[in-house]
Parts: sequence; structure tokens; C-alpha cells
Amino acid sequence: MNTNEVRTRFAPSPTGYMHIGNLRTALYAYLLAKSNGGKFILRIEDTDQERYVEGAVDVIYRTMKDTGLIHDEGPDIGGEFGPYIQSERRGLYKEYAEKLVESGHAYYCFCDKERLEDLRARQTAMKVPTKYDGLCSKLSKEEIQAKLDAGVPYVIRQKMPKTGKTSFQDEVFGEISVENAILDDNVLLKADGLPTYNFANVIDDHLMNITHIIRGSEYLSSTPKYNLLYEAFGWEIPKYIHVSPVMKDANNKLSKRHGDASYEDFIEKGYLKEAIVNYIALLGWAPGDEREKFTMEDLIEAFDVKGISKSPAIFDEKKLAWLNGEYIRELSAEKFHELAAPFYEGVIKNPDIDLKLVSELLQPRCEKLSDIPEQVDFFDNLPEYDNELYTHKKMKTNPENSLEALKEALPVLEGIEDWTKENIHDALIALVEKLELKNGRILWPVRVAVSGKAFTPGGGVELAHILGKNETIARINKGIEQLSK
RNA sequence: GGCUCCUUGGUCAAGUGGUUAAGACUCCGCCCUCUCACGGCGGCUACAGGGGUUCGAAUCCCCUAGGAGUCACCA
Repeated sequence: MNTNEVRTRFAPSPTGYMHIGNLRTALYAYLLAKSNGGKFILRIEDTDQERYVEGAVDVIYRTMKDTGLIHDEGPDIGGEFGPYIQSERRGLYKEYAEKLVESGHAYYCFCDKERLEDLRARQTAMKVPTKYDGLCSKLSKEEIQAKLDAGVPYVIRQKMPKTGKTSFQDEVFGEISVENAILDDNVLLKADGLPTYNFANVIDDHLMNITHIIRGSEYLSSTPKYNLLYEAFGWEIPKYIHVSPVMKDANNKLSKRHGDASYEDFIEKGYLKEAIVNYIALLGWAPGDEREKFTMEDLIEAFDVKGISKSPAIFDEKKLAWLNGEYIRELSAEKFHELAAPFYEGVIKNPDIDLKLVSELLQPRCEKLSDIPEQVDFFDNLPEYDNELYTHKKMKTNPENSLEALKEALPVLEGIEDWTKENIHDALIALVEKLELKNGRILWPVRVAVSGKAFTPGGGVELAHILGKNETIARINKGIEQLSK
């Protein structure tokens, strides 16, 4: 193995859906590895059996594959540092925890939940920091052995130094340093024999040769404790890259628990995965130049830890929508139609409507695919509309002259043999010229009559073409009829 | 509350002692135009506040305010 190789990991716990913040962390880890020609590892942290959610692992696999965050090692594909699921590594942590006990960096603790709760309650009441009081660290060897022999349940706690301070260099936040005295003697190994995150992540990151740890800034304050562990083992401390959370608004993180959209929700709404990846890459990271559109390859090439910002970023769906619109417009007509098709279902049932033509109209007019239904609802059925729709100041139209316009347009349309867009256009423009009017005087009333709406994708000519001759004539007649009343 | 951090327009952000303080989204206006959208052009809006240091501070230091994270046998 190349000892200089950059190795990063994404280590989610399978407790629910993949939310945007998680995905972004995974993205950054992937980008850091790939921009350095390194390896990206997926590790599932399922040491908390109580929070395990069935199917959550599959969501993780699916999302990563979908977005192109392809891992080089992981539970599903293996690798030389497996297993990559913490619960399958359970046997290995105990040995390390015991090593720490031997070297004096950890100790057995037999305190039960009641005592700990009581302790915490008293400390809270006294307005004193809540931390373990170290009672069991004072146990003699004999006392410990006796309890062990008696089968008293125990945990192993990390023994923190009482003096001095621990500091480290974070790649984005700079130097972070804390007084050792305030560090709590955290549980390393739980009574069920499984490690806590605090312990497992250190052991696993080391055993898996992780060189750069990218994770949320919520771990910033506990990182010194992890470093003490690395030091106790005599292991090399990895580089840390902590990233600030993605926020819903100024005060709240984006979270699935609060009903905020997950990756899959955005896909359902008709956002393109490329746009989502592109957008979240820019949420909390900037390339340093003015580019805004990035393919995954571009991101790999441009990514640099220096561009990661310290402050939290608020997720702005408007900007995502804009970016998504950019991606939609770049699609080939075929591809767009393929993606749009599901959104016509149940909205346009008339088999005479050529959906490909509808797609042509829609492609420059939607930011996300879910914008489609409301834009095309008039194709199947002409909505009820008010005659006032015929009034348009700029077009200089009103119900009276619109009635005249429709009456003029009707025979012209009826006279078109070959119902093509060009023919419809040319015929109506010829009429406009004959009557010496502005285009809008004829075309606006036609558009209103065939659609019954104030805004439509495309103009009267396009809509008439898609609706077909019979339906167009019928709708013009309907317009004439209701304007004549 | 203790500790660790954060703070450039409404939002994302560039910026590392000297700039008219970029750019993008949003919003507004104009152009294009048969509506809408696309596209083009233009505009509004920012260095949280107060002290220093310096010839000079968004950039360095201190204080204040606001915000976040963390203080579990969760991760």
C-alpha cells in the first residue's frame, strides 16, 4: 500500500434517511480523496442497536451510487481493512480498550445508571459541570477483580488528564485547544460490549488507515479526547476537517426530523441529481474563482479544503431551483422528454396530444420537473375563464375587439389544410397584415381562447398546433360564443 | 450555565493591511416578444457594534452583542 495515499471515509449511522448535510459531508470526503488520487471508504456505524432503522443502509448505498460518490472500500464491496460495519467488528474493540486499561489510560467502571443519573442531577442542581466523578478510577486492583469475578456489569472509561491542555490543528478552523480538566471520563466500551462512537471511530479510523477525517463541526469539541486516545496508543493523529452544518434558517439545522427535505425528496420534486450535487458542493465551499457549474469531474479538479467556510450555510431552495433550471435547459430534447414524461401522467390523458411537442415548450420553462402539471392542465380540458382575460393593455385588446379577432381568425384556421406550426403561424400573420394590426391583436385572443389561461407555455400558434385543428376550432368557437353574450 | 467556535447585502459567497468591497441567486426596471419563460442590459441592498494598533483596517488585537455546537453506556 502507498503510505502517502490520502484515505477519507464517510461513516454514517443507519438511523434514517440521507439528509442534505450528510450528503454534503460525504461529497467533501469523496472530493478530498479523489482530488488527491486517494481512496474513499464507506463505513457503517451501527453500534447503537436502539437507533438502527431497517432499510437505512440501502438508502445510503442507493444515494451514494446515484450521486456518483463511489466508494473504493465498503461493506458491500469489501476491501483489505474490513469488515466495514462496526457491529461486525465488535470483537476487536474490547482488546484495545483493555490495552488502555493496562497502560493506565482507561479504567473499569461499575457504576449503574441510577448512580450516574443521581450524580448528574446533583451536579445540575449545584450548577456544576456534569461529568463523571471518577469514583471507579479509585478502585483497587482487588476490588476490580472481585467485581469482575462476580459478574457485575461494567463499562470501560477513558481516564482524562487532570491538568494541562490538549490542542490540535483543524484544517478549516485552525487551532482548537481545551483544558484537560474539563474533559469527561467518557465511556469507551459499553456494558453490552460494543464501543461508543467516541472509541470506535478512533480505532476504526486508525485501523483503516484514514488520513483525513471530514465530519460535522459537532465533533469539534470532542476531538481533543480522541487525540488523547491516539496518543495513548502511540498512533499518528489524522488531519481533521470539520465542516459547519447546513441550516434551514439562521437558527436551525436542516434535519429530516423536522420534516426538511432529504435527498430523495428533492429527486421526487423533480430536481436533477447533478444539480443537487453541484448546489450542495457550493454550500459551504467556494472554488475561489467564479465558476458555478460543476460536474463531478470539475469538482474533483477544483476541490480544495481551503475553500471550505467556517460559518454555517443556509440552504436556499431558490438557488437550487435556478441551478436545476440551468441543468434542465442543457438537457437534450430527448432526455428532457424522458424525464418529463412521468409528470404528464394523469394530467394529459388525451392521446391526440403530442407530448414531445409539449416537452419542447416546457424545457425552457421549468426549473424543476414538478412545475410541469400546473403548466399543462389546460390541454385536456379548457378551463372556465372570464372574458376579462381578453383584456390586455399592451396588446391593446379587450373583449369587444377580441370577439372580432376570433371571428376573423376562425375561417383562416378552418382553411388550413396541413395543420403545421408554420402554416398556422403564416396564416395568422397574413391575417394580421391584411387587417393592418399588431400581432398581439389577433394572437392574444387566440391564445386566450385555446388555453383559457393568463399564462401558458408557448403562444397561441404553438398551442393551437398541439391541440389539433378540431379542438382549436372548437375552442375558438367557444370563445366567440362566450364573448357574444 | 461552563467550554469550543462562528459573524461581508435577504441567501450563497470572493476578499488575508491600501479594491469604486467581486460574482451568483432572489427582488425590481428595461429590451426581446402573441402571454409566460428563456436570453440580453441595468438597478437596490453588506463588512454585527464599540474600542484600539497603523500613515492606512472587512482584513491584526481587545471588549460587547447575536448565533451555533457540545457537555449520554447517541452518533
